[in-house]
Amino acid sequence: MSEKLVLIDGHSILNRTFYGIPELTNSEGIHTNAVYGFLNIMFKVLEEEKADYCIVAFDVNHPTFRHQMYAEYKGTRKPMPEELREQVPLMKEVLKSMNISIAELAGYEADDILGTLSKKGEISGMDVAVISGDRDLLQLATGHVQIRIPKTKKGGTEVENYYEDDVKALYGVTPVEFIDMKALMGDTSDNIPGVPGVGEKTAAKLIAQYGSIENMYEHIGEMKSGKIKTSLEEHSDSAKISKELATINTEVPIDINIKDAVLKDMFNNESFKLLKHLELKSILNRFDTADFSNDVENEFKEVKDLDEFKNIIEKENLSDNIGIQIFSAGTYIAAGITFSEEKTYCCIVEDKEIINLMESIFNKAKKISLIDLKSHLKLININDNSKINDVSVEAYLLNPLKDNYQYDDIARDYLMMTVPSRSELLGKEKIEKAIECEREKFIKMLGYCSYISYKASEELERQLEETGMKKIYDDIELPLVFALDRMEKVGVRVEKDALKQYGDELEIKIDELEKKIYGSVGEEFNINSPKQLGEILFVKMGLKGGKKTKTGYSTAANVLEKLADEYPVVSDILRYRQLTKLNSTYAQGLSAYINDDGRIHGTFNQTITATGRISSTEPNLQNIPIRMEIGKAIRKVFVPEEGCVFLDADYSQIELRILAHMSEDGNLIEAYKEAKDIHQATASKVFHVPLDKVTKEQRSNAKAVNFGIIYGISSFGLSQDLSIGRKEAEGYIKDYFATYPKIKACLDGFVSDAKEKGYSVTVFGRRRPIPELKSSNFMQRSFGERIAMNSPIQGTAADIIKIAMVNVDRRLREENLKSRIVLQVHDELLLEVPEDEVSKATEILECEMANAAHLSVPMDVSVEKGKNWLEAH
DNA sequence: TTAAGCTCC
DNA sequence: AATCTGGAGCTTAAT
Repeated sequence: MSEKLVLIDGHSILNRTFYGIPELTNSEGIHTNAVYGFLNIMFKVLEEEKADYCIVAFDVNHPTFRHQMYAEYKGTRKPMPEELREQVPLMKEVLKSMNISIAELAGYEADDILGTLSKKGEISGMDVAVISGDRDLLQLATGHVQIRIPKTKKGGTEVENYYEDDVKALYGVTPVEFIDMKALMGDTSDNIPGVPGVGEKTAAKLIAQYGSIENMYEHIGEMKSGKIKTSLEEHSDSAKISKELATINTEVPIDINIKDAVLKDMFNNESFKLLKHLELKSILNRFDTADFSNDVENEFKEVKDLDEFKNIIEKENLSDNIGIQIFSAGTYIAAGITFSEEKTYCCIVEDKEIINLMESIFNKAKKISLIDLKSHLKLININDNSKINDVSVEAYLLNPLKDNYQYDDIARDYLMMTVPSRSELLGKEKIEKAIECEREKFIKMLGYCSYISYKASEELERQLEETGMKKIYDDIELPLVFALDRMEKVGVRVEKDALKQYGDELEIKIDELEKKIYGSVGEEFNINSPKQLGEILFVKMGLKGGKKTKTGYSTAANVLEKLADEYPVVSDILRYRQLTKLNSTYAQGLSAYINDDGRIHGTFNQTITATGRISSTEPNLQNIPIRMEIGKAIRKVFVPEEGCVFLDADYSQIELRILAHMSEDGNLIEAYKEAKDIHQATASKVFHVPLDKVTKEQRSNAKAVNFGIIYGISSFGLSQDLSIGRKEAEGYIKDYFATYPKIKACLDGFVSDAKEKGYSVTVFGRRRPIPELKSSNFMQRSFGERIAMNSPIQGTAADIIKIAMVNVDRRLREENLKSRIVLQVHDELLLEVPEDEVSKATEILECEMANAAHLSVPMDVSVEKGKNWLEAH
């Protein structure tokens, strides 16, 4: 059997896949969709062809040389979008790492190189497959050269294949004649002028008849007169130039020996690392991961005996940085500890004594680096201290956009190291099972945790210094880990029986509504299915309110609300939705989280949000209903311990106050200093009416504008929000900025600063990268601009409440109070307070919250007391 | 796993 | 010429 050579048109395939595959980036924001698509096509073809050799050809510059004159002349060539441009060198890097040959030569197009190489290959007796998205290459087809054109369709790629005979069958001309045919037709995308009036049909007919352009012109006298003949005569120069442009040069002086392009060792350590960095997971599946991804030479020593572990530790010097990791699973406790580059020890025991040992290390060591301090605080009992590097939290500060801060992520991002991830080592196995069945791999994982923490902490600290965020870490984030841990441990009391009763009442109402809706509609269906509901409402019942989503009709509340007045069943459906939501998410959902102690111990996540806010999960205690009457009743089941009350403290319009501060807008600052109703004051200025003449509607409109400003709203968004015309909304915004000119300047400044730096910054120096600002896509870029306007404000608010939490928590403990923070809801703190501590705790809340930062406007704090959360808020 | 929907600040 | 409010988490249906 002949050897097989696969030639790939690099730019053409990248271009195809770039437009065929939705945006894809790694967590650093590097675009990877075209590279991803290219690799998938390449692997598919190499497998199908059982290829022996592979060469990828690139143009040295793009757009292409051969057509450059025309491109410049006509100026029709669109520039390559940045998102694609950056993938070209990346693609080459990936190919190089896989030992795949790249062919490029200044002054020649990829087409020409492909033509030259396919001819060479055929002459030396190979079968050749040329992969391109470009039909021009059909001229290269022969009996041994197959042109393959991949099409990205949903459900994978399909490939059109052309040998010489296939070209004849499709176009009725030979591949060589195909050049002439194309020259006559012209091709605007390739800037081949062609002959006006000649399309595919005419060109095919003419070339089938005459064989070539030259022969056709020799016999043009015999042609019967008509439009075509006239045009051919008038544009003979163009036809000849077109042929030159359309002809692929198969004599490029490129110095490549095809035999050197033999496929070998594609799946190696280097390519693994690169693809892992690009986070192309499905491509990584082609690698046998056990063999790669290991940059660490040293081994982690397992110490079987706890006493021996103790002995080793005692001999070590604790006056330097050490790495630590502790896991607890079932009856096992596993600890890893790193003292130096060479010394990492792991110990798995069922003896709680190891906890005491680890606690003593925390007390003695000069500096401790670990991953996820808060999870460690669940296992060991140590006092707040400032000598801990929680590398996850540090990495979060340095780039809050990532979704993981595990050891392998840290190793990759801060040490340029590739280590096997937890899932690569243990798959989905639970730790307990892994300890029993995959002990060696578990030890490895444990060792990496402590080793990587140890090794990365210096670089993380250095970068925190460099970016000016060291203070945020030391003064806010690190102390906050301890405060959040205490909140989670304290939990919040929820009355299980009352919650159950609430749920039962909901279910009765839901059943009634369900029957009523089925009655109105005339059939039973799943009301919770937007698809079925859309069909029923907009097809069966013929309600107006057209298509919205790709999948069908939108049945979102804002759509249905417009129809609710006209169709009673629609308002029943909205009500049904509301009640089922309350039942499933809150009544049923929360009840599952109530612990034996009668309390919910949720999780407060510190490394999730892009802006610096904390988030709440399992369950989410930051989205308990409050707006709707029926919903807010759920807050009655959140109650304090016997003998205690709730104190609920919240900031008033903190984000707007931050904007006043950051913009230094005199009008807004003055309004706040005089403790005015800010929405009323805004309405008065924007609508040019005296303060006491502001109507309710004007105030509420002004309120919507105030909120909109913070979110980077557009006139369209505001018009939707207020159900007014676009022009009108535009007028509001214009008037607003005229009233507060410095706010406009401030927001514009946020955007231009972020564009320049690539990130936005809060008052305290917290950063949030905004890669969207660089996008060539208008929508993406606009999104980036809105983020740039909002992030400094939202982020500063997050900084402030975090500072308040740390300080409130510290004072409660320092002053030996039993009061504790139980919840945080972004601008609100809920405290459980013994009756006799109410006045003291109130004072602490007011003081620490109001003084968490010193802005040019006061930070109003209101503290309320109640026997349940509803009453206290 | 994703889309659609809803809850909060 | 387009576009069209920032930040989260959970449940359900459907693939």
